[in-house]
Amino acid sequence: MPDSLRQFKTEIFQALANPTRIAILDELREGELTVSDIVRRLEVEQSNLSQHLAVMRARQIVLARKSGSQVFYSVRDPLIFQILDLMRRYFQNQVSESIILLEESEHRSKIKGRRVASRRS
Amino acid sequence: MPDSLRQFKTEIFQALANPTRIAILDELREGELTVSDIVRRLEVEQSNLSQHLAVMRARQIVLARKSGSQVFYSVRDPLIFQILDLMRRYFQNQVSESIILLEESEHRSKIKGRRVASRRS
DNA sequence: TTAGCATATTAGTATTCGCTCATTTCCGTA
DNA sequence: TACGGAAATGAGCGAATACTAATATGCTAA
Repeated sequence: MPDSLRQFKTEIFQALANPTRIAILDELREGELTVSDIVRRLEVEQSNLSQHLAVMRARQIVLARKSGSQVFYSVRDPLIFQILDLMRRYFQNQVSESIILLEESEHRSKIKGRRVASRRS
Repeated sequence: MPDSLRQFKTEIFQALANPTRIAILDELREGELTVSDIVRRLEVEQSNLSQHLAVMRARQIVLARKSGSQVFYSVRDPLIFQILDLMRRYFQNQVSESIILLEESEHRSKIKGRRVASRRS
């Protein structure tokens, strides 16, 4: 595994490691939007949004198309959405595993409870 | 898309956004390893490695199993590797797209070169 | 019980990040 | 040309990160 690949992965993960940026990408799932569209939808400060977009532009995650005084943004490669979706699956796995662990420990404490009860009688 | 999911994604991406941590996960693809195994393979400072492992332990990306005076680490959910692999595909996409763009621009500059040449003649 | 590995934790520091506020640049139009 | 809206950029600041060096904890074996 070459070092350049790890460096690349690091930079993309880093660009994705922010809730606002993830929200931006989610908004762009259906297609391109202008900056002010996104401002309206996310209720975030314009300059803040612009900085987040700059981060993703720098990593080429997002493309900017200028039209008049507006700029339309879109994601360059929909594979990004697959990554986000995989992360959702990962989340679901963790949640269901946690539930299983929880149920198991509840089960054990019920058994323990019965043991204590019978000991008392 | 609930906020908690975005928060979760952010935290995992953040944990993955470091070349040493990606290297650690790559080492763990074949199965569990002790801390000193990883130190040897990655040639990284032991305390530094321990901190990286702590980061991934905190996010439950990695599990620690204690055996005597050693600690074996393993990845909790192999879905992590799928995410890493998707990122590799993403990298390859970008690279090949860049090559295409490069070839196109070379093509154009050859045409331009011919135009200039013909203009000069 | 002590010596010596294996691992974790802490302190200190330089760097990066994310935000707000202010300003700038660029474009369309009166 | 001047004005107003859209977007980008820059300064400043507190919080988080990554690293090194030093120290602590915990286990094993003499």
